[in-house]
Amino acid sequence: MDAYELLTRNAEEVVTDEEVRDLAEDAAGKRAYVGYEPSGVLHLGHLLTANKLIDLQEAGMEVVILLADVHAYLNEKGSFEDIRETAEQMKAQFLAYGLDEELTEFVYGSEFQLEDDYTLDLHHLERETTMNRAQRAMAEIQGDETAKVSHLVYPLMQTLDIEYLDLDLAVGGLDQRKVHMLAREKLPELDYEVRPAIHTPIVANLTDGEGKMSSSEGITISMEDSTDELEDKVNSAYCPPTRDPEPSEDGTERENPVLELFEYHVFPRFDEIVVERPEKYGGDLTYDDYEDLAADLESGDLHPADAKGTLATYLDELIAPGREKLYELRD
RNA sequence: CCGCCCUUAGCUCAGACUGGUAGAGCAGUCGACUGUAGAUCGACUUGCCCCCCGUUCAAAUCGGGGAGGGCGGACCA
Repeated sequence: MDAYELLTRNAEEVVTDEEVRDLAEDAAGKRAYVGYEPSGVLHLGHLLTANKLIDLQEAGMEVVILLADVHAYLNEKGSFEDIRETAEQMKAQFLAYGLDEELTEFVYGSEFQLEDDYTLDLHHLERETTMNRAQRAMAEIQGDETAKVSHLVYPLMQTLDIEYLDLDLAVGGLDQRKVHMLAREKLPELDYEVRPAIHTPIVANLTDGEGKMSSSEGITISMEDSTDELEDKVNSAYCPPTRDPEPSEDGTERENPVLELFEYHVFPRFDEIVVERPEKYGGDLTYDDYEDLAADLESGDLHPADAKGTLATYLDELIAPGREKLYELRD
């Protein structure tokens, strides 16, 4: 797989394709980042962007993971002590998941976001940005109630992070796109360079295939799930035998979350997927390509129940090292 | 600083005028049916009614005080 393909596979959006092609020309040593508000337990949403980071490392890029403690503080996620503790757990889980330690730099936001230059640039950016614009950038992340001033500062800091971390590429879930667009628009106004962005998809809600899987509601698969819990969760997932489910009664678009998990989490990390199946249902199946599996589900050659059992097995394997690390840290 | 509105189940809210310790929808849980889930049936669960004080035999409900949230006005030095 060439660098461009590694950079863009499974990406929902690439901004812009030309810039990313240029980057892929000479990817080795270039720096990409994702920022996370520290959380004690990684869930599949984190791992989806982590998969992309692994792709980038495979292409020779350096990866910066921003442990966004100041952002977490702005978002009222606890004291700096608590935030740091969960951040350290998060870091350990990422490494256990398979990020290359040599090519991964973990940076706390507070290491540079409280410096004079940064602060002054932040104020500059505040002058250049309307409240309306900042609020819209934050809407996806914030979700809930009335905006506070902290919520407006939040995306502005993300914008500056891209400059101050000396990056060549920003990575994030599609929920970050408005922030990244704001950054692309505003960085030049401060005489800084524009960087391309790559956005990963957001996996649909496991229960009903609608909207997106969220850690705040519905079922979330995370690093702390036991094998049994994981099997139960996958088994309860919405999974019609098609890759393109009908919209729900109220007209909401639906996806097949089981297929999405195969596509975005399983196939990128395994060369070969074996569906273990009793003789009575036709015996084992082997796939090395997502499309083949999806086609078999569609045609009925692969029953959803067998797909789910297989999915649970592989997800468990992906999560196991991080889970062990997490349990170890908690003792 | 002033005024108005809101706070009841996980969520959206009804109940308050006419006191008798609570309801609906959605969500959730469990069965049945499907070799998964969903859909569909069937059953079930859930509450410091924001807090404190008072009136009363009895307060989610009435009175007073307070907290949190929302909206508006004024000031324009």
